[in-house]
Amino acid sequence: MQAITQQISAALEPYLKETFGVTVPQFEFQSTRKEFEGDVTLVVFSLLRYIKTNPVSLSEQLGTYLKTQTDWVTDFNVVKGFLNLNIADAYYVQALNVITQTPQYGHVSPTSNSVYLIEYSSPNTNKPLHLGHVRNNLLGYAVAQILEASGKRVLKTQIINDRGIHICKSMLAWKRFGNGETPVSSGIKGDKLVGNYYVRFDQEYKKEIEALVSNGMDLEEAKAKAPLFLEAQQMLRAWEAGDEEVVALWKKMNDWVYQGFETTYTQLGVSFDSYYYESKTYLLGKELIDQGLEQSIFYKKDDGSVWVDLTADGLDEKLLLRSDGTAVYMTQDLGTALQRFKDNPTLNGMVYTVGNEQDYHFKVLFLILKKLGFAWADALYHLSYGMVDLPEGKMKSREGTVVDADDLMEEMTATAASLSEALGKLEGMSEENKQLLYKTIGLGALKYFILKVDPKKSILFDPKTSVDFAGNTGPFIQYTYARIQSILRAKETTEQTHKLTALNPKEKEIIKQLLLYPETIQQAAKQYSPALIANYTFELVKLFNSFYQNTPILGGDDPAIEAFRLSLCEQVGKVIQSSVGLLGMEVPERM
RNA sequence: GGUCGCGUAGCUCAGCUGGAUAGAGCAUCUGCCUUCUAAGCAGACGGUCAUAGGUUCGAAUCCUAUCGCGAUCACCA
Repeated sequence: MQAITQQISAALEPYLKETFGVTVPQFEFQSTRKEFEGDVTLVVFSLLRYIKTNPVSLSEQLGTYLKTQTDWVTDFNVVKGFLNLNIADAYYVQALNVITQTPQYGHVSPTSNSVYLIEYSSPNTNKPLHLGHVRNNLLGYAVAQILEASGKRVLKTQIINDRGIHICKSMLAWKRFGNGETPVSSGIKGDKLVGNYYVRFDQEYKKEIEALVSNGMDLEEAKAKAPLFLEAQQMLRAWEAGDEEVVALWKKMNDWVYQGFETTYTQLGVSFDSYYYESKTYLLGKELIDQGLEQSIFYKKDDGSVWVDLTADGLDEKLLLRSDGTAVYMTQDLGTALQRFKDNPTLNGMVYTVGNEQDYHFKVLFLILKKLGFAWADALYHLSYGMVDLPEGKMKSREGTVVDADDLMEEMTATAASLSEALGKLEGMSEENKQLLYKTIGLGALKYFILKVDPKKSILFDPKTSVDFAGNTGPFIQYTYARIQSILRAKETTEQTHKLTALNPKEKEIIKQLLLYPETIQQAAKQYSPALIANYTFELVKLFNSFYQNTPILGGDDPAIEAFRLSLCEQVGKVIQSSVGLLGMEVPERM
């Protein structure tokens, strides 16, 4: 069954050709605004480019043609250059029949072998995950789901910043002050434990600086000459040189962190198909630097540091290798990109889910890869998203305002629990299932809260007012789903095909919204925007709730109508489950 | 200062490649639980779409300038 707009286009094309001798490449449609009568509106203004005539009379003419020549246009009215068309109710009944019989409605199965790689999360191994990572993870995971639903093959991956001076800092602090403390001995989650030592380093380092400054040393000099800092640098060099003891400690502490992260990822409901580590790709990056030097794309300064000059492209000069030969951020990112294309020969595109503070970095990265002559450089995309800010501004670890990911999820679950208990609708549910439900609701609220806003915009998160559970929220959607399931438990749908010829306005609105689902997925994929899915779902749920509250579904006089409404409920439930699933949310049978 | 992004209701946000009288949620105020779950429904109130120009049948949307906010311009990642 074709979309109604396609059917109208198909009917108008030959008519315009015959009558005016023109071929119109594209008709412009919109759904009729609710203050006017009609279902679909053809914007006739846009045809004036091809047909020089009066828009009103042209609209009349087209409307008359459609009404007399087709079964499904039952009436029309013209307002200025807008042709409002009434579509037969039977069309929508038939549309619902088709949806009912379509498995995985809205989803497209992949048609080629091309693969999209989506990178997200990309944590440092010296700190636990926080609210910023939560947005990153939810976005990356949702975009992966959406691309997959739109017909692409998708692999989820991450890059782990497992090397560098910052790691050495926590290692050093642990060695110095840790007394052999481990996650097991302390009962502290691995990433938290290592994070504690990173903080400890900072505290001790500061003490040293203060001591030096009070002895008359200049602040900048003190920063560079504090013994702890020198020792951390020494440790980095030892690491790059492969010092056994340093490497062993590095492995041990990183493993603690990975286990901690894994717990958080599981709670969040995100997953990965592969992992990349900077410690394994930075050498390949160095090779690329050599290659670029040979080709004179890069140049070496007297001190031995390697640079690329991008001023001709409106950017700056960029450092690619330090004077002591060690790698920087860009070095390893170059290597990582190449490694991924080596590992996945059919890779068709790569998406980097990274905050907008790194817009410049990715511009430079993509440009360098292009200069190095990699054809795939054009297939790279930086999915740039806004920061999550607190009312007082940025999260700052020093001021203790960082919102920890684990704590946040726990709080959301606790809020869901207390709200649920206050409402008292869970009689007879086992304690275990209640806990699962609270988690579903709490995380649903959090995920929807974050994903409903356009990725490129920054999000304001107020820990005091926190996340709502009413209105345009995850729980609102979940609640609607639970209501639908409750009806379906009372009476199962039996009929697959319905032959009604008259619908009430709400039923029609709902079917129209259901019909938009496939193109919404395509749009969301094209724009890498889970927010479009969230908005779509909210719209659907609002329409359904209005219908639910104003129309009896069960127990009417006419069994054909009851059967139809049950089908409608079932399909709305399925689309809710599917769309919200693209956002990584689950949906409860009752709540 | 250069570059990039953002400015829509008291607050948080929608508004697709330009289309009709700019929409939701929250908050405030009215109604609605003897009928399928009130985390809901029905309604009211609330706007100089930052400002000024321009493009055209038509601009919140495109262009230019200005103002405001943010990010970035490290031998950090």
